[in-house]
Amino acid sequence: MDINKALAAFFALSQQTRLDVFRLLVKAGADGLNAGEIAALLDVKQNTMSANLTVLLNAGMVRNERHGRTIRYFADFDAMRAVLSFLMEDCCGGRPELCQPVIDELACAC
Amino acid sequence: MDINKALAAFFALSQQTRLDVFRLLVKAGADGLNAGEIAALLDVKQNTMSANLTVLLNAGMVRNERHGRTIRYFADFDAMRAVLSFLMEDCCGGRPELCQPVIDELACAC
DNA sequence: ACAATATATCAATTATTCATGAATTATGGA
DNA sequence: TCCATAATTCATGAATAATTGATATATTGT
Repeated sequence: MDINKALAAFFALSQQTRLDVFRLLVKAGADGLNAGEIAALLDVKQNTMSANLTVLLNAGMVRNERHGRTIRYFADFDAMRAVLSFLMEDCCGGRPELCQPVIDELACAC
Repeated sequence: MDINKALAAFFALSQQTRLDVFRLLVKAGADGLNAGEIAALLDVKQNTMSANLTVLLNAGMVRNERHGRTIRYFADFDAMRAVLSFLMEDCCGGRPELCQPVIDELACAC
């Protein structure tokens, strides 16, 4: 992941609606959600939501698939991992002794 | 970490100069860097850098310490871990089977 | 107390982002 | 083909963010 991709990812996640959308899609997992459903669930106007979905899409944080006349959106888990790795990578550049605790304490809340 | 703290973190990291600063401080590790050094290294005007450092500071991504007339900045590794955990937490909310691969592949590049 | 250095704050300008109404494109069904 | 539905694109105005010169504050050394 280059720095511009990382910037786009952070930018996409730095706005309330878009972060809400991403979390919603993460929770929806492999099922995803239709654009219209997302707008309704978060009570955001349809075109506003479309613009925000486009930002997430361009940042690579979500994917989409057309099914008939609906378009289904999915969180991109690979992109999420890439963002986490990007910060990790920086972390490990100089000082492994600071890096390891971060990884160790990164518990999965499953 | 609540959503507002997460938004502030993502916002802070979503701008070129600030992401550069954060990476620089992560690499500098426990030694940190002085405000002036950071501005010089990244070739950014002193007051512009000061404003950007304040954004990172308010977001909790960096700490600072005054040493005489210089002010030394440090990456906050706890905050970094919190941001990573925040996304992990979402990940695990619904579907552990999607979450685990993300963690497994999150290799440390030490 | 004074001068020099390091950093932060202020005020103004410019640039970017956000939300929205209106128009457009794409698909499926009658 | 015509209509209805789902979603995107466009143009615009309002809000927010970024940069900068000028100024203020804090600290050290003389």
